[in-house]
Amino acid sequence: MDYLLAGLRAGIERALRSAAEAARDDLGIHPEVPLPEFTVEVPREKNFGDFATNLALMLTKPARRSPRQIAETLIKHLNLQECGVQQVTIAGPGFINFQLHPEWIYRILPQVETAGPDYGRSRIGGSRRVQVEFVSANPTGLLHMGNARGAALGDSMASLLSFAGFDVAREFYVNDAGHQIENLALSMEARYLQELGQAAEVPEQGYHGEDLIETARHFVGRHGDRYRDEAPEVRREKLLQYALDEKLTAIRETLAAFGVEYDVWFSEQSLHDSGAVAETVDILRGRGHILEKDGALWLKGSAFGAEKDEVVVRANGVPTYFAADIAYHKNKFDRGFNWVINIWGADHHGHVARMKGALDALGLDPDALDVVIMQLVRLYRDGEIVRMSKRSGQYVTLDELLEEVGPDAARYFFVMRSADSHLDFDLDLAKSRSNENPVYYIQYAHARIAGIFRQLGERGGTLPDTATVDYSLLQEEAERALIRRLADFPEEAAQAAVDLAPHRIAHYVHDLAGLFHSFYNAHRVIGAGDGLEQARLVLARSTQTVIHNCLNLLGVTAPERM
RNA sequence: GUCCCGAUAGCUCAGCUGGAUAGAGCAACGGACUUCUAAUCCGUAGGUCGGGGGUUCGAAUCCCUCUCGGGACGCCA
Repeated sequence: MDYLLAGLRAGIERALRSAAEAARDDLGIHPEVPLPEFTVEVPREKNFGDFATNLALMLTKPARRSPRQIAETLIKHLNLQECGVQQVTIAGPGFINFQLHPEWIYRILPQVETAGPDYGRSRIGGSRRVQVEFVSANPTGLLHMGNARGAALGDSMASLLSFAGFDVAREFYVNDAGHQIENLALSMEARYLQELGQAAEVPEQGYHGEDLIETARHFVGRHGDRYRDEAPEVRREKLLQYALDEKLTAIRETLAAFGVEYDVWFSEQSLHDSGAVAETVDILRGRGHILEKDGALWLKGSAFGAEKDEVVVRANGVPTYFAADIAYHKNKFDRGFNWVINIWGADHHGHVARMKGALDALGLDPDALDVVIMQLVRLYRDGEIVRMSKRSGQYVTLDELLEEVGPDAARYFFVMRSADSHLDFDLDLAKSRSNENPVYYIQYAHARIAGIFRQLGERGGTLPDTATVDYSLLQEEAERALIRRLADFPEEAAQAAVDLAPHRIAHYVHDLAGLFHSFYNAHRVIGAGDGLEQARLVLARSTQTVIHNCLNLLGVTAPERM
């Protein structure tokens, strides 16, 4: 679909480019010198017109004359016949401003109506395959706020990318191998024996959360004391498998309740079992990036532009998490993804350079991997920070959050800030049904529109045929502002996708909802008079469509009534 | 010590691939409900964009430096 705004912008850009070429002689620009990059953007200030370009400013250096002079010359060569431009002016230091015919915005609503749920969709992804890996929490406990933020961000990014025409897969990497898993087994064993009335201690490095007590209880319910006198290895293995299964199921269910579904759950252990980890180390060795020291195998720091070397296989022969992770990322590219996105907590940022370096060392393109580092979440309740510590088991879980504030508010709050900004999550605000809560503000706009259509139906009215409506009746400032903003959505969505920035959509839809509320407050829809009522009904429906599409991308529901 | 993220209105944050007079929400203050939902709207007030240098026609945005927060620097994951 060719969107109106993008089409107009592209048209003006083309016209400017050819004008600049045609003006080379007049401007004294050497034919060999390439034209500079310039922008055609929507100016912040409305009376600067619908579009503005900095082309004249960018040409000051090659043309060696004043920007306003250049602008005048450019305008002489400018052919804007196809662009719907009414007026061109030079302003400020040398910007060229374009004023379109005021009627242009009336072509927007039919576009929204035609596309409906697909309005805003684009093909910039060109079906390139992209994988988004996120949350990937250890199955050793419940999901916490960091996981929750990662879930909301990752899922929305994936939705945005898909909306932008990428072929997207959501993946959860299951850390079912390594030390933490041994600790889980030992912790489970302790809880199991405790449950059977025996004295046992959860190891200091183990998991002290209450949830494991419950898991042990469930285990006893299923297997009784059958494993009390079993050999410890057998007992631990059995307990571990049980706990992993229960934990993963719980994680899956919690995420589903949060609106997040994965395409692939990828087991770390499977990389060890299949020999992929060993094979990856062999490849690195073959490429000369491995050295042996103190009985361990190291990835040379020089392989990833670092001073330090990193252990990949310990002296005891056990590969490190890093080794498995390299194998995992190699596997991702082996599966044919062109773009691999990971969402990691700030505490993992030190890992980024190593991972990219390892890809480089494998002969893979490190730039095909993007690691989004998200900053920490701080929870506030009653104006106080809620202290959290996973080790002691003292932390607010995602389940509790969903219980307390619901999935909609939670999803919105987690994506309304950019990933690299610390997030202060105010629990009281998130669950307050008040004007302070941005989620309700947006949902309310959607519900209000639904209310209009309910009312319309009760009066026996019907939605107008979009082809017969006279949109030019929408002359009010509030109407025009609203329509104009609807035209922005396709570009907002595309930009948010390539920037991996769902918060842009959160801001956009909040702004859009505000414009609707202003309109709604100032003007009647039903009973506005024949033609005007028809036009406003379509305006309302288009607005509802875009709000709905945005909320959909953010994983927030769009209620019909509140 | 090295590296990463942040510092913008009273608070929480947008804006950051350089553009024209720096924005939003909340909080504050003053108004608007016989109306399609007042979970709303309208208005007022609020700023040395952490400090200092630099780059240029132009800097919140790029570079250097300093200060202050948070995080990372393990044969943990």
